Amino acid sequence: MNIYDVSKKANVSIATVSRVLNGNPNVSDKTRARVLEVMENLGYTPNVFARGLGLNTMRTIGIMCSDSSDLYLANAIYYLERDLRLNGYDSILCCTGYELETKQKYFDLLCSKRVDAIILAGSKFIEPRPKDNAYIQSAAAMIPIMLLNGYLEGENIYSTICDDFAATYHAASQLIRSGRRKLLYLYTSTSYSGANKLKGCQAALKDGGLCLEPEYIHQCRKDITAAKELLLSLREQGLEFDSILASSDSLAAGAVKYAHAAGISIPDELSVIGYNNSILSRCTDPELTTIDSKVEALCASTVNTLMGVFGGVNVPSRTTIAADLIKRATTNF
Amino acid sequence: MNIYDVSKKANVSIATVSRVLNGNPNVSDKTRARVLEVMENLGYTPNVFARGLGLNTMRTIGIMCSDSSDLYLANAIYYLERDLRLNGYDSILCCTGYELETKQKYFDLLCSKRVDAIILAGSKFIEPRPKDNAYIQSAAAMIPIMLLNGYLEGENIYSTICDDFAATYHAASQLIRSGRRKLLYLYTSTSYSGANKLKGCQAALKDGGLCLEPEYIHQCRKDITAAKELLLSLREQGLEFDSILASSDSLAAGAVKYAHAAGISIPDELSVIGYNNSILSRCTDPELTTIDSKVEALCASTVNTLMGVFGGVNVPSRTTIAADLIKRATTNF
DNA sequence: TTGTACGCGTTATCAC
DNA sequence: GTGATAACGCGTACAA
Repeated sequence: MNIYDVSKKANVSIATVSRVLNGNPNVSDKTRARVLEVMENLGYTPNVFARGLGLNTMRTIGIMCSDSSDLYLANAIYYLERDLRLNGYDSILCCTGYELETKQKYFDLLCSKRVDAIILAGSKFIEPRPKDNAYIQSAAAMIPIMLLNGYLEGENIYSTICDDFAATYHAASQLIRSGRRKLLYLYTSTSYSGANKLKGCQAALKDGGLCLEPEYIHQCRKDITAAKELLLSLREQGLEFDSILASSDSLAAGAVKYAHAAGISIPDELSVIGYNNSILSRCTDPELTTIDSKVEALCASTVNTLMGVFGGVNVPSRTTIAADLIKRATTNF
Repeated sequence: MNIYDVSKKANVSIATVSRVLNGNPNVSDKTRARVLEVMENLGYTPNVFARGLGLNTMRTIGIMCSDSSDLYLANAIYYLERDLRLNGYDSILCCTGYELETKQKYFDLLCSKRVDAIILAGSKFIEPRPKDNAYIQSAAAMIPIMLLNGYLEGENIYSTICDDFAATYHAASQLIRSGRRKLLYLYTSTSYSGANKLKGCQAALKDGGLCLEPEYIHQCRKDITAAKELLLSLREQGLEFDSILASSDSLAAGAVKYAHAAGISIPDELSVIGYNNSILSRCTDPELTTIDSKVEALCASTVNTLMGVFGGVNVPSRTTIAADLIKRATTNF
């Protein structure tokens, strides 16, 4: 069943069938109706492979992420897929894990599949050493590369990022304003995004006349129990803190558990602020005050920019979106 | 850059290049080496569209789910994508929402994209009225349809399901054995999976000489706060219960919050069991005893079965996987 | 408004 | 072991 079968049954040429198929106006209403009817009767569906071969595109975008079951990325993927589909594009998902070698391998694989663009979702794709990002930059010569919450300089590379610096700056400032003096900063990742979060926190303390001493900055696996254990051991070591700013809701949830285990009252004795406004922030008791990193807006902007690129519009290579502080019950403001 | 360019540079025909490309043994080592070298030099990559046109496949599987950001489905998608890729297949993701019309539309869309199979992830795709599932059955004439946690009779349709009946039967039995007498059942969905969960619970009570009265069965939105509110109102209405079996961790997390709000101690005065062993079960305080529905195994089995179908192996049309009861801190056993 | 003919880059079937 | 050539099904100049 192909375009020839339709053309025969409808007594027209395949060119006319093709025109009807692609909404070309240069077809008489009568002919169009006849062709459409034949298509309907035959249950004809154009072959996407043949079309892809001719047009050299299958309207498909590759979405790469380290782990699609991660709460943040799962949301990102949902919004990206939805917005891409709204624009008539399919999404090929590709979960890479965290190893550079695997990421490169899958990136090349996706390129060889002739996707129309690649979206790198999450801040885990940009390596500290520039040469480790070269593969991305060279691929950008062929197709647009979109970074969701990551930044990389380069022609045909577009970044949409949450203003993590401003977000943690604001959150930490609020903590200080509410009377907190001994802030503990908890983080997992040292990515571009992770670094900005820390900087924002440091800047806020500095502007508040305080200082974020190294012993108040701790890296921790993105795991509730790990965070809880870490805090318990810090407390045991005699470290005193009255507020915790965490780089993810997981860590913040661990902080709430820590407080519970140690008999510390939240928010009276301890304030906690999470990051991402994920489901976890509604799961703890009390519920987490958290920074909403605006995934949906981030994804919408990414897809918008991409469509702009496809359409030849002059789009910005870098878009920043402001976060929101969602006030719930782990802070006294 | 195509197969002709390579053939010219290597002084062979395109047929030979194609043979090298596809690992056909009927090529002399010398020729093979020469062709491979030319490919390397030219940086040649075969065109997947042309290959797709010839073979009528692009080794791509459509994965449909109602909402990829749902905790359970996000995990399922992760495992499915991983296992499919291990077998050399790409995954096209398609989130449909919950409307039948949209599901049908996207299903047809995916079919028209000539995917090699469609995996329906989650129990939300099978409708109560048989005629509403006809579109799935008719598509099965073309490509295999895989149901992950759903069941539908039909040629070329394969189901992999968690034994929800046995799971809730066992969980409820344990509650009874631990001395609970007034069990409250909380659920969200009336899907195939949802119905089995309820039945298992009912059967356990019956076999324990008890009965699950209608006022002890409540439907609730899959939302922590909604569950908490519902339970508070039930309590206010005078309903007495000493244990809660929930069809999801969300509802169970709501139950924990309810207990906290009402000053009820868990597990002394109230036992709670969730479902799915999701991140939520580790987020509450105390942590949830929950049923592990074995998503990873479910996904592995689904992909295995599918590969069997592709390979012409005689595979079962229905595979059932046993769940596990993960004992944590919301039960006294 | 409609039709013809060719190109897209493979794979597969022959013949040698 | 290798080569010539016909599919595969569509889009699209160009001609009519």
